[in-house]
Amino acid sequence: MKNRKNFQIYNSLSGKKEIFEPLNDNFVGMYVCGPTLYSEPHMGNMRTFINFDLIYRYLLHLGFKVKYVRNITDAGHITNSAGQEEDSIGKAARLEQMQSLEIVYKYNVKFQELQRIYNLLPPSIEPTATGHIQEQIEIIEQILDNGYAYVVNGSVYFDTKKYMKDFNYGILSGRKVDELENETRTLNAQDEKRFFADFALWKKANPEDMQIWRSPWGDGNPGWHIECTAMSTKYLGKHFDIHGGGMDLKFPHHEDEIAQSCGSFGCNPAKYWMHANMLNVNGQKMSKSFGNYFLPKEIIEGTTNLFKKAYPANVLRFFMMQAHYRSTLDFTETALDASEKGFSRLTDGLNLIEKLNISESSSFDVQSLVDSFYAAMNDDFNAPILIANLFEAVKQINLINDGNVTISKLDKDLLETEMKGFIFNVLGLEIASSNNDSILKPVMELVLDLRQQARANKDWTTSDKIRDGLAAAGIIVKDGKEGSSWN
RNA sequence: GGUCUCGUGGCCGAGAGGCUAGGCACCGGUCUGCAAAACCGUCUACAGCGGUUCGAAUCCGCUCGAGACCUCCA
Repeated sequence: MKNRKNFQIYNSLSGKKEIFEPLNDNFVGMYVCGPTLYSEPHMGNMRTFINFDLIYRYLLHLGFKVKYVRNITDAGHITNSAGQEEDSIGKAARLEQMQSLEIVYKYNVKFQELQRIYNLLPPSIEPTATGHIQEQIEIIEQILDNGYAYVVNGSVYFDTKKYMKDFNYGILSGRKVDELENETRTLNAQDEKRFFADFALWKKANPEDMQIWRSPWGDGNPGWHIECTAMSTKYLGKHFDIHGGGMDLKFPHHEDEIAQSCGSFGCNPAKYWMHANMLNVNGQKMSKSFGNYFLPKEIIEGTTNLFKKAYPANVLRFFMMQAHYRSTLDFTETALDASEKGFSRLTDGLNLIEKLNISESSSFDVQSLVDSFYAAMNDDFNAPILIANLFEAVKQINLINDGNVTISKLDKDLLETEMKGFIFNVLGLEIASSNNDSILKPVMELVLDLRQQARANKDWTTSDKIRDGLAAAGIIVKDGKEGSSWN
């Protein structure tokens, strides 16, 4: 597997890039925290899933057998720092006058549709929290047995102080608990917890709760963090390769997952922890609470007033791939326009490669160009560098086309295969073949034929009238050496 | 208030002690009836001020600015 040479992943646990060595030979187990479906995921949410889709795709491209688990949160009692319980799904359900699972189903249908539109590969499995209540209870029991949790009034809390005697709480986020106490802004209503840093594993039911489950501690709901521990363990085992999620989940969610796994099985669930960075709008994180968000569908339909026009999903994907997954990315109209043009340059180059003239030998080093594709992605999935290298390939293709550079048959085949592999399979960009509208196509052929006749007769008035008329209808005619094309 | 991250050319973004990505825009050219498109070429930036070094955008310090987390969050 020469292409896996020096394949490195940035591990949030160590804060360094590490050579990637799977636990089991050629197999990779990857768990990514999915969405809470109380509303439609926004573009920022999608960025994380698109980034992990890139990671999944590249692992597959390198020949790994990957089991990719991404959960759907459809249950869970959440307690904020003020001690107030919030059930966002239940809240949405009451607002929309639906059952909780109806809400989740409704938004899951939309989420699945978005995944298709944005060309995300389906994970191996998308388990739901509500489908794994029993597993969650069993892990809580195990944590209780090990002495790292306690029961109060029908609720179960993780005993952080006890845990800290044996393990390092804060190993991932770098937080020190004694500092945390001072940092926490509000400390009221900590009634049931023994210690402010303790978190709920199981919450006693409230009368207004829409979803309630039975447990050894009475009717209630699982805590937010325990579902991921239960589902990752069930499908990937107690210790697996990669655990991913958005940067904002690092603390407390991922930190608490580690505590739960250590507290029940004695080991950190994942060897590599990966965190994708946020999508920004005007320098600020896109989020529901800031209200600066837009929906992934709005932008491809052009119905958000943030942008003048619609952008295809491909362009958005390409735009996001031009930034590294660990960097924040600013969403602006000019940046999107730049990506759209750049993307069409890339696709034009790719379409041109098939028509290239073959020479006896190549006048440039095709193999090292191809190697640079792998080198980029092997360096912690550096898609921006990959794209830069693909543009270098496009430049060579254009030079070949102009007759300034030569390529051999063998090299042409290599370059074509690898470019297609990286653009389609790794970056997940689908290149829509234009001119495929079944009704429009023959009409356009006729119109362009008439215009060509006019041009041949130097009847510029007619030919320009056709061109301007089509332009008004949104169809751009391009006059090339080998006839005219349109889109 | 605490912890952390980041400030790169007109814009978006990589890089991370010497080899100074890439895209878009601009400008020049080729092509073209004209235009558009396409293609080729040009364009040397790293917040400020100090320091370390033969050499710093990259390391250290300070200042200014932005953001994230500490609450649900992708």
